[in-house]
Amino acid sequence: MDAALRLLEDQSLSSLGLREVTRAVGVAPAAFYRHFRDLSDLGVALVEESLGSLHHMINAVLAGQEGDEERIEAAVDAVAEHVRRYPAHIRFIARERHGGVRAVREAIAAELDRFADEVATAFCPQLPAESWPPEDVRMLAELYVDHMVMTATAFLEAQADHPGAAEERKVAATARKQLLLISLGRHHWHDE
Amino acid sequence: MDAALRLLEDQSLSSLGLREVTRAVGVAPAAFYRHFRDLSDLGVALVEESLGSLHHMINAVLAGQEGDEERIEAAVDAVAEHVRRYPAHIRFIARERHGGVRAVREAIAAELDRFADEVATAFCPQLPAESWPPEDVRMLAELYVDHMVMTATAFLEAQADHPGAAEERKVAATARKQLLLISLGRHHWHDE
DNA sequence: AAATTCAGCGAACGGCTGTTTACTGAATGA
DNA sequence: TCATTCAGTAAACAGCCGTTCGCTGAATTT
Repeated sequence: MDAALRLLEDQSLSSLGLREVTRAVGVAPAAFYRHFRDLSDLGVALVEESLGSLHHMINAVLAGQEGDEERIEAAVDAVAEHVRRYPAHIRFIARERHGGVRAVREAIAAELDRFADEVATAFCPQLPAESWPPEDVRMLAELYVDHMVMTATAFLEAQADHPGAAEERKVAATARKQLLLISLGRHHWHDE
Repeated sequence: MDAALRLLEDQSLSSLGLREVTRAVGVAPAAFYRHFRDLSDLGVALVEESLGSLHHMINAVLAGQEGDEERIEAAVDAVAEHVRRYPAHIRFIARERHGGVRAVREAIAAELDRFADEVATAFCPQLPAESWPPEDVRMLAELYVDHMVMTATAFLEAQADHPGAAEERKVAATARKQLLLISLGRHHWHDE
C-alpha cells in the first residue's frame, strides 16, 4: 500500500498497473493476489487508511469547546499540519474523489458522508433549534466538510508549487476568512 | 474530441489509450498525430472546450442585476441546466481538476483563476469599499467559484445515481441555502 | 493546370499488460 | 511432531500499447 501510494503521487488509480506496484515492492506479480483481488480493492483499502487518520484529527478539533475564532484557527492549523504530514494520503483522496474507479469513488463519498454526520451532531447543540431544522444543519455540515476538502487540496497545491511557507500562509489566511464568513452567516441565519 | 469525452465518462485521462480513441472514431492509430501531439495535448483542448461554455453561462448570470435571492436562484438554475446539457464536460473537469496529468491540471487551475477574477470584478462595485479590501474580495470570489464547482459535481452525482428529478431538487435546495448563508455572512462582514 | 498541403492508411517494432498454473519453503497450530 | 496455512516464486498465455515509416488520394493554393 505504501508503494502504491507513492506511485499514485503522479498518476491516477485507473492508470496504475498491477505489475507496476509489485515491481516497486520488489515482488512477483502473482504475489499481489495474495493481498488484494483487484486494483480497485487496493483502492478502497487506501481510502480507509487515508481517511482514517483525518477522521481522528477532525474529531479532536470538534471536541475542543473554544469560541468561534479559536475553533477556526485550530481547524485550519490542524488541516495544514495533516497535509504536511500525509500529503500522499490527501492527494489520493482529492484525485480519486471524482476519479475513474467507481468503487473507490463510492467509498470516499460514504466516508465523507460520515464526516458530515459527525460535524452535524457536533454543531447541533450550539444552534438555536427553532431556526435550525435538521436539514439546515445538514446543509451547514456539508458546507463545512466540502470546505475542509477544498482547503486541504489548496494546501497541497501550495506546497507542491512552492516549497516555501509563504504560499501556505496565504492559503491559511483565505481559509480562515472563508470560515469566518460562514460563521457570520450562521449567526444571522433566519433572523431577517 | 467527442469520442474522447465519451470514453472519459468512466475512466480518467491518464488511463485513456491513444488507440482506444482512434478505435472509437474508426480511424487508424497514426491519424491521431495529425491533430494532437499527446494525449495530454488533447486534454488541454478538452479543458478549453469544457470551460468555454461554462464561461458564457457564468457571465450571463453575473450580468443580471437582480437582488441577492433572485441571483442565487438564477445561478443555481443555470448550473443545473448546464450540467443537464453537458454532463460529460463537467465530469471531465471534476475528474481532471486533481487528476494525474499535470498540464491538464494546470490548464483547469488557470481557467478557474480567470473565473475568480471575473466574479471579483462583478461583485466589487456592490461591496462597501471600506470593509472590503481587494484580498477579501478575492477570497469571496474563490469561495463562490469553488462552491460552483462543488454544486456542479453534486448535480452530476445526483443525476448519475438517480435519474429522477427528486435528488436533483434536493441538491438545488442545499446549494441555494449555502449561497444564502454566504450572502448573510457577506452583508455582516466587518461590522462587529 | 501544377504544386502543395492535408488527413488518413497499413504494417511493423519492441515492450508492457493482467491472469493462471503448479510449485516451494517458512511459520503456525493441534 | 505433523499438518496446514501463508506468502511468495518462475514461467507462460494472449493481447494491447505508443510510435514510426513510407505511401495515397483528395483538397486547396498558386
